Amino acid sequence: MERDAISKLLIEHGLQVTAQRLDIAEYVLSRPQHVSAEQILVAMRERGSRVSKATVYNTMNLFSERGLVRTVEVDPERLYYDSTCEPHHHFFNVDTGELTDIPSDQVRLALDTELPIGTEQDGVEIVIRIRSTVH
Amino acid sequence: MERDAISKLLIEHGLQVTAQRLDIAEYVLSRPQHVSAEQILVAMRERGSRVSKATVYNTMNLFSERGLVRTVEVDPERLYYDSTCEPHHHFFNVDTGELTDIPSDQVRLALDTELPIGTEQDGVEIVIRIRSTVH
DNA sequence: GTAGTTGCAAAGTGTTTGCAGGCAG
DNA sequence: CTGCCTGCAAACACTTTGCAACTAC
Repeated sequence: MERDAISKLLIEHGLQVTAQRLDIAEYVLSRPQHVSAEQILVAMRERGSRVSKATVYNTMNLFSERGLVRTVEVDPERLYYDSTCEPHHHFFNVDTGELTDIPSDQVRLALDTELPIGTEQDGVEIVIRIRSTVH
Repeated sequence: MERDAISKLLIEHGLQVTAQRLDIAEYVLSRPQHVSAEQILVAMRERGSRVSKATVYNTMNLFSERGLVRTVEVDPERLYYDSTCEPHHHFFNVDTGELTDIPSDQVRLALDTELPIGTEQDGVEIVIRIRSTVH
């Protein structure tokens, strides 16, 4: 995705365009992936963008509030940001910490029970824990 | 559950019996529930057991390693310990942080894809996010 | 010019660890 | 008596926040 397209995307989501946001968005949204704040920070340094840790967190919080990314909570150590916003699910490799997408059309889920009284559904998250087979 | 039964349970799981472990187990395993370390600590104080925070964490880590409880990761703020070990799923109320069990026989899940190569399944966790309907 | 953004360091949480003293077997 | 357990405080890792300088518009 080119920088112009990203600028447009940011504006469409009600965000002001800044160098840091462009850099972070360009990296995070470049492909379907799951990244932690630390990974973003390292990537920014590698490409020579000077971005602080606080800005990474603030920016990613904004991005997820505005629906540019999702957050995934599987690893108690850290929060992952998922560049795919469409509903989908995950394989989580407990050995490597690696997350893999499962498109939602490859999953069929039937629930034989009602939601708790006074609540409405907000989303479904299926995590299939896997581990690497030993050789 | 009586203290004797709990002692037996601890021993069966290869754990030494101590006053703290009995107290914590008695509280946590008393009914199906989802508790945080902080909640356990508060409960211990209320019942007059003197248990330190470190012991709560160490004990719950042991309990989950030995299969007496499970851990649930939905809330990025804290880890929940689930006294139900049988496979099951959860409603998670994003407004209140409340977790509710969904027995696994009330859920049917079909997956139209293979596990990633070189991996084997380790467990499935379905979290249905709900929020309280506004009145 | 004004409001919103950034960087830094400090503060905040939840959790883990090191170590001296204490308890179980 | 020996090894495991406990409590305390310090250490840790991730994330948030306060504030002054800066940038977008």
